[in-house]
Amino acid sequence: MINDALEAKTNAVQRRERGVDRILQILEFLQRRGEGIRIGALANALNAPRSSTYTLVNDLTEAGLLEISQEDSRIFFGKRIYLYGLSYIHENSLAKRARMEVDRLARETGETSEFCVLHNGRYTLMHMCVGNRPFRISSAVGVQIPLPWTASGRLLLAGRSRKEIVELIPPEDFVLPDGRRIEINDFLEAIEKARHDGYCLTKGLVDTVAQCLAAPIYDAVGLVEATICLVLPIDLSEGQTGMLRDRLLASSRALSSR
Amino acid sequence: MINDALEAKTNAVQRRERGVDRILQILEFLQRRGEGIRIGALANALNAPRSSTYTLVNDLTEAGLLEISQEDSRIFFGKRIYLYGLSYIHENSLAKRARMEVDRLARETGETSEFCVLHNGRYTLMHMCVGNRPFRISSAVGVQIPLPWTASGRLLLAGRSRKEIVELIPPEDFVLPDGRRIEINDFLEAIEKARHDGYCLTKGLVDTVAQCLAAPIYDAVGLVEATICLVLPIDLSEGQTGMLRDRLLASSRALSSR
DNA sequence: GACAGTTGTCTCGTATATAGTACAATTATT
DNA sequence: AATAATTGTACTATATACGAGACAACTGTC
Repeated sequence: MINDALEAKTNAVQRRERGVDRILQILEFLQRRGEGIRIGALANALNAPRSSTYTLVNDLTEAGLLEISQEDSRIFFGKRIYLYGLSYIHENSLAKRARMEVDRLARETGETSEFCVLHNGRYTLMHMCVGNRPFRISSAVGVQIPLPWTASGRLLLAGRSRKEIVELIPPEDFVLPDGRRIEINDFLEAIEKARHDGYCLTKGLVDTVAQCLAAPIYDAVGLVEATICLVLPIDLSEGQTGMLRDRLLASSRALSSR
Repeated sequence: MINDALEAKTNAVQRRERGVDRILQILEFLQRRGEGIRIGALANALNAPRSSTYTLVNDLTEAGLLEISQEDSRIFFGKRIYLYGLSYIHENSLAKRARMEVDRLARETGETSEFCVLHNGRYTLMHMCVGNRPFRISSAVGVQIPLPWTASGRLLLAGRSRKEIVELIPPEDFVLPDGRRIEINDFLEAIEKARHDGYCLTKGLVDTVAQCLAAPIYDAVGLVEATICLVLPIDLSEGQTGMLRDRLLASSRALSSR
């Protein structure tokens, strides 16, 4: 046992890895870490050889995807990758349409509307257009929220098996910020209902004074690939929510394939 | 001549290229193009072999940096690269501080403020916080504007030789949207003045009813690596602009490396 | 002031990723 | 319907990018 470990440590000839894969690892690691890291530490963290890590990071830096802080030589994402990101939101065929639709929705209804996707097992806010209510939602583009906390989360999971869902969501994601616990069975039922209804309404989950009205965006094969969603004050009349729902569903249909 | 060309075409054994470099080419090409492209066309455009282009694009797609439209199989930037981009603006050591400072500046002065860098020979708007004036500037994060059109452009070029500047800026960039032409010599003088003053004020260039007040952010070796800038209505009093300038310069100093 | 740890650069042999080619399946074009 | 062009996948050989290791220049630590 101990011998194996030692042997593994000394003799281990590291599998040769493509630069391409290493780059993807670097970028992903850098995001997950959430702050700059020096090259040596990066190589350790990925247990990649220092030599090739240097060349790759230098290449990426030269290309502008990474930047190295001059004072403490930590690595960060660079300008260029930011601009590529903006290209996603402006040009990606789905994102572009969704963004325009969300802006229109917010303009017409006056309510905060959002475009969300499933990313890394969480609800992820990709675009938001704030409404003109005096009360403001404290959300920001890029935030990632546990699926059970959101209406969109229920739709994004629609059609998946119980097993898949349970595997995808870490247990702690069933506990709301204020400590309340969401029962898995209730959650699964809500997903089923959302799937059947073609939309989902949740009240006072993340924020106790807000309700969320979400609708699916279906891809070409009929799966929910994203959602649009309205963030509303909790005290609207039946009639008001009904009208908003119809308006939202119109957008949902406009964005879905055929 | 013709023979050479023919021979080059038939016999040319393409230099083997690293996947890493190819990826950088792909991303850059995709942004410059500004819309989706199919893999075959991409390989042509880069004159890269189809086979390796396929593997690379597939790798990037699997990683989430690219997405392939299901209906017409065109390639776009993917979600993941958007989130990486957001990491730049939130975590990159300069961008993070600049962003916070710009927000503070806008809050305190009530004026629209911006964080800009030099990218691909153009002024590039990286972050903006709109003020509370009734009149709104129609600018958006990511826009790239010819350097001569902006106050920030003058500062970003400060310290460079005439030769460098002329080479960097394409001739058409000296013509404003409304047809007015900026004389190179006036421009060079303005750069020199900006460098000397440590800030730059331009009136009515891109927009005839706006003036821009820009200040440099110096890097560790004393070069202007970015600027912050206020977008103001053109009819402010001397006293008002003076106060705003002082406030702006305080931010500029706070962001610069000693 | 000696010692350990880290950083950035370089050189070298070999495992392997890339260019090339081929092929069936689509899609466009005539 | 026949022809042409394109797409996506698979298969090899060989040019080369990667891992390993060595080195000097710093940086901190006791």
